[in-house]
Amino acid sequence: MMIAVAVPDDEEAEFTERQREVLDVVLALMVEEGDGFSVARIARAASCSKESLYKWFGDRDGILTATVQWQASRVRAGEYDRQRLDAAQLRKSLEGFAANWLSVISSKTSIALNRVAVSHAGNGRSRLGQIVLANGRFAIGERLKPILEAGRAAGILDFESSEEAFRAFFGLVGRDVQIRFLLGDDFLLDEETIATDARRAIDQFLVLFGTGKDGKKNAGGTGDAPAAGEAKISII
Amino acid sequence: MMIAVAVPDDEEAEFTERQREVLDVVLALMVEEGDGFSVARIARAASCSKESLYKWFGDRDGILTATVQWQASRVRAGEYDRQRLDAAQLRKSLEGFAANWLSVISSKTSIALNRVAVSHAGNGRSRLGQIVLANGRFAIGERLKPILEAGRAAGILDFESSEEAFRAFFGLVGRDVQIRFLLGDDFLLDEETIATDARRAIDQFLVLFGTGKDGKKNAGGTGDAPAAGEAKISII
DNA sequence: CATGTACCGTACCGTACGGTACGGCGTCAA
DNA sequence: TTGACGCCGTACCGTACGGTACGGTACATG
Repeated sequence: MMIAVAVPDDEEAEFTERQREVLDVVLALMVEEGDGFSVARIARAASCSKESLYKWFGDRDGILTATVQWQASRVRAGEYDRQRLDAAQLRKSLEGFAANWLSVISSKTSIALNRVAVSHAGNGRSRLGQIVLANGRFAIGERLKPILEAGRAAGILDFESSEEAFRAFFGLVGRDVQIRFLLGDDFLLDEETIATDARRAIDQFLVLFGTGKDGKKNAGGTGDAPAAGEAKISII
Repeated sequence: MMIAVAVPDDEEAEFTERQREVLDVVLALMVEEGDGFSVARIARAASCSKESLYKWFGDRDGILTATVQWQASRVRAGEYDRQRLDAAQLRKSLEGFAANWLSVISSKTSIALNRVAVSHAGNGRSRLGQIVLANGRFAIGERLKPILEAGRAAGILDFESSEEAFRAFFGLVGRDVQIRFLLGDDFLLDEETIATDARRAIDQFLVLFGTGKDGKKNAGGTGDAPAAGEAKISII
């Protein structure tokens, strides 16, 4: 299957207002009950008829797929603004990116969507796995790489392949967080823990990929909390 | 739920020979078809009666739980032999550990079990998530930490918390591999890629946590392939 | 041989679910 | 006013599945 490059998965089915309302209800159901609800349950919760659901989305998998696409398309705003690069700014961007991503993957919404997508990836039904992959893992890769490359161009970072640098970033930031949440280990990961985890991850990342030519290398204690106004990366 | 410490999940239900045969068939079904097979399908595939299945395992969830436990108990052998510590030996152990774990999480069996466990963790049914967590993530943690601590005691490694050091190891080795496989991205990860990935991960790990007092720090090109005879870590 | 045990194969039951059909209601345009 | 349209609510249908029951067989034990 091997997802190639594409991020947006350009099939952008537009939904009507009513349909979006319904999809939000489905999303809430997925968060609360996983994948185990019936179409009748959706209709009841959303106060709509099963007939409408089938007319709009085809079948049950179509409902779930539309829900995931709707959620994925939701936060496609917030482009990263390419500011003038100095090491402190880069560090701040990376920390904001890391903290944001950590808060996303620990959110109930992301966990629920990933769970459904993973279970659907098992048996062949539906493309949910690919959709989540494209809008999660690969989307944030495509968003982070330009930042990394800008850092390299400015002489602050050093790496051969931005893909490999990104994967190291992914590992250092995410560690065991996502798999633990997916498997139901609901350990505490509050705002503060996320901030310190993000800082530690970026410290480590800069040790591995920083040139040390600009900015306090491996200092780590001074900066304030990761920028709150950073671009939302991905909701999945 | 926050799994505390325990690894073996000591409820070790012993299974008869016939039951183990059946559980292997269930495992094969899970690998091939995910979670979407009926109990009748198991009975047909295993040439046993549904009545026996229900007598042995209670209900369908009991069958799946027994399957996961059986697989988990399978490779609990292979203890790490505490050899005399020098840096080259430690590096070799870590590389072997990493390569072994990568080959496990990219195996069809592990992917299938984790998928089922993740989907069951969504709705509350069954303890599959916790079982997989205990025998996967936490089991390898408990196996690796003594090695890391031995390395620290020998002055080769430096870290405050072995838990944190292990989580960094986990991230550097696993990166995006597990989530990509779980979501159905069947990219190539052959023996050779695993070996080089393991070496790169350990190089990075040693940059972050090595003291550099012993052994070629950050050299990376010389060692041969990771020891093949290393202990099997975990099958999940 | 008689009895018990463990199991297989199959038939059976109740239910829950995916998907369809239909009647009714509000809205809007001619 | 009339008709078309979109939608809700509900009733309906077929099926597939979880779980149980039962008859039949092999085997072991006395």
